[in-house]
Amino acid sequence: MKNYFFENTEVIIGEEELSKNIQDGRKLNVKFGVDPTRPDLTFGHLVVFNKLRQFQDAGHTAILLIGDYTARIGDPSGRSDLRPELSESEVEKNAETYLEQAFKILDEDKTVVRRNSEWFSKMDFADALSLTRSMTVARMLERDDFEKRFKSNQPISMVEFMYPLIQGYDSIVLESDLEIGGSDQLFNMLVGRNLQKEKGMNSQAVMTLPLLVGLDGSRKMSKSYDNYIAFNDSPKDIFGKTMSISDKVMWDYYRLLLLKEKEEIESLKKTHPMESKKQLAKQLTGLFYGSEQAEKEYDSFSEVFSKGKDPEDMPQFSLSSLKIDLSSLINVLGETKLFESKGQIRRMISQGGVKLDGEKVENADLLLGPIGENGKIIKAGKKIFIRIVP
RNA sequence: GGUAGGGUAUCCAAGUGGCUAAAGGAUGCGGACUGUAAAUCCGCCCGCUUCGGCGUUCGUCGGUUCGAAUCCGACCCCUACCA
Repeated sequence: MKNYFFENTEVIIGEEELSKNIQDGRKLNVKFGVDPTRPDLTFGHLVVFNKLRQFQDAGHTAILLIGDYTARIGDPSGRSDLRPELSESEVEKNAETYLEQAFKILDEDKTVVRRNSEWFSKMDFADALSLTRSMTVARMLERDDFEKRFKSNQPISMVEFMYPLIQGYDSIVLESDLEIGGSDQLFNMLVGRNLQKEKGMNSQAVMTLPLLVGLDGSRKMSKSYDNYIAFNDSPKDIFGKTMSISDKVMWDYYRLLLLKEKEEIESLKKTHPMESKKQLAKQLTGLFYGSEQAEKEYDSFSEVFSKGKDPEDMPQFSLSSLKIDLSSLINVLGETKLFESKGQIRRMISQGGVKLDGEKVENADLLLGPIGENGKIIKAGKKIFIRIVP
């Protein structure tokens, strides 16, 4: 019998025992750890949350572990440098917004939230040292990114070596039966499995889920690559960003984010790719903002980008409230803070990327003269629309 | 602790006294073509600017020099080998 828990997964360690447990109707502790180092969850996380939700819906216990204690160490996975240390309050703030976002997908009533400061803040140095006993340097170097960094003479800090152990220790405390995570977490999760075994506990199964490809179409979706869609993005952004993904990765989004079956995807492939993508964008927007809002974004997108009309709502700036001496275009745009620098604005203008009420602007110092009731609409590049009112 | 190599812009990386705001990639941005896709082509890519310029940058601080990313000194950090 095909087990839908195993759909969309990459690697499953301890699969046999896991299926048996599931079939026997045992209630499992399913652990997923997040690192509140940054305030936003991305659609990369959504892949894992979806899986967690599946387990929840089947009656298992979802344990959402907030790595508040470890957030300040920084997970080295796939990174070549250390993260800056965060303050306690920053971490806690991130954790709060994390939960708020996570419950857009997870069933709050069926989720156990734990923080690893609960146990690590009570641990003393001797305990920590004894934890390190169970790991060897050679085994640690098996981990792919450590090995790469080691071989290419990149620094690896000791504290990074601790990370997998810490994460593994969480699994002991939580008595987790299954840990799920992105495929870059495989090593860390396996350490947890081994630590449990050493303690004489049932060792957790480990399930990795594919990493979602980001908006650039090549690297994994991540805040640090700035190629992400966040849970907290506006409906417009979720829709727009989804539309900017390449055709090739669209099907992964369907499969991993919307959990579409193969057959359905195959049939979608027969329709025009842009229409399929609009549907994808609509459903993803709907997931977070409801179908009505999604419908609105769909229509708005079609109007603005397919038919070239101006969007209905856009950021609005009042000329009189901006702190500028001279109402030249460059000053006004600079004051909106939507651009990196005035140099960038000048560049855009000189390259013909800025339009005022539909007319290409040639001169950055153009005065925006008296503005009527309806205001003036400025379009910069493909995506930025601004309304200027008196 | 010793010896050797290294630290350059968002990232990778060239540059060993003036022609250097600093080659070349990559990412990103704008334009053309499109479907805000991909591919391709063109342009831009430290900040400010009254477009004349001005200011800041090559690990940090100090020095030599008319002039320093480049030379000297001290310090900080990374890597390798030895201990």
